[in-house]
Amino acid sequence: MKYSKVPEATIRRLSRYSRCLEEMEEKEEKVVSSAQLANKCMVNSAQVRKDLAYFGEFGIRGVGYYVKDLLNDIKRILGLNKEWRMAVIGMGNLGSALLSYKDFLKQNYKIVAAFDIVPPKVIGRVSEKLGKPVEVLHINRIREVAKERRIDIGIIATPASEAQGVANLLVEAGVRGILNFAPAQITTPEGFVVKDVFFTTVLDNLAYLLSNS
Amino acid sequence: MKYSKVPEATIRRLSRYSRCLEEMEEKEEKVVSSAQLANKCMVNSAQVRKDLAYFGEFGIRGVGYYVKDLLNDIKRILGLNKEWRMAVIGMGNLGSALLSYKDFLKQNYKIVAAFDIVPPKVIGRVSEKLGKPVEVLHINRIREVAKERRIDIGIIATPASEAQGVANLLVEAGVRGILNFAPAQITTPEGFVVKDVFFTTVLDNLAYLLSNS
DNA sequence: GGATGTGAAGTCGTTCACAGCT
DNA sequence: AGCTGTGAACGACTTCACATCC
Repeated sequence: MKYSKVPEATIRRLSRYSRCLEEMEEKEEKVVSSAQLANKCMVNSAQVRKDLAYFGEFGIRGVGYYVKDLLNDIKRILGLNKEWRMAVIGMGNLGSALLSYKDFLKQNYKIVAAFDIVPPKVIGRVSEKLGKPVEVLHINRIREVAKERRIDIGIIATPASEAQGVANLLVEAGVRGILNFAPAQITTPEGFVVKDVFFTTVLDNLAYLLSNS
Repeated sequence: MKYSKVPEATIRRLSRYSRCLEEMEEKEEKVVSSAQLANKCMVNSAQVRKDLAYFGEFGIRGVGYYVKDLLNDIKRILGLNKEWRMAVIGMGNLGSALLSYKDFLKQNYKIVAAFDIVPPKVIGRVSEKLGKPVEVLHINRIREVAKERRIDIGIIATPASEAQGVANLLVEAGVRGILNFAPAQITTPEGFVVKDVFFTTVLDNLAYLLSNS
């Protein structure tokens, strides 16, 4: 186990390795070398080994890695051995779509609450394949409900103008993780973590690359 | 004007600067220093100047940058002085939400077509605030329609299993830019550009950071 | 005076190359 | 014999610090 700080890029790659390993596990492949995994994930094989070396030794020299074990180890490293309970705030098109986003279920991500500023009412959205509809609650109940339902992560899907306000409510409610879809810079106190998903930033990147090639 | 290759991070930051400058322009602020802009965007002021230096000289020593001019220059650099015509493929919850995603309109991004594998039918979705509904077409018409409507960018919002197939169709249709929301590794020939938007990778990142703090 | 633009220094991440196990 | 784990070399990006110019 190493104690230098881990590059963010390493964490992103671990996430990718985990997806590849899941595919391999489905195909009942038992063992994989860093070169094979690297090839599948389009990275350098030394990179795979270095990424893993931040967290320990997982391979067998001369052999490679056991697919199943490595997958488990990576999931444990990422913290995916626990269920992550999430709330979506903002029931526009995007927020509603996220409620029924199926890929969340495959990992241990679960949406357990939904909020908006419209007066509380039930919208017949379903957050689990055959599960119960998630009732949309008024935003001023975040604090109460966050405790009650043990929410770990708040997903902000409001207009940009409301994002910081919602973030403040989440902070106040003790929700330490925020996934922000609103195109706005959000700030939080020390100890809270915000990750942004900005479609238009990625599009801008595409536009730049297409314009210069 | 410099000719070294520009870091991708620089492009991402230019996108952020542009958003900040837009806010400043709305507030009728005329001039901004690299320190002020850096502060607002949470980066180092030398970083701002270095990022801009890749593309030329835009400031006035002792003064700063004219907000309006700098915004225009950055938009030109990013290729946002043209309209980008996009198609969404996959009309699940996410694809449908993207059709009416309002932040696309503020920039020069416009969705001009929508595809799915269901038999062609009109779904009453609206892609512009007061605009015409976008008719959902059968996926096998991509090639024909891509030419007709001069599509620059294809947005993949299908299940992971279909992503590569759709990408192949887009490549065949000559659509050089792909924004991929499906959690799957996509490959394309030289000359095409793929950018991924993986929610769960970002969530994994959050999970890691929350687990280790 | 004051902020830009930029060489140089510093920091961080990636890749190489090989010693060390199995 | 083969593949991992890792120190060292390399390369890339960021920050510093100051000469330059308005």
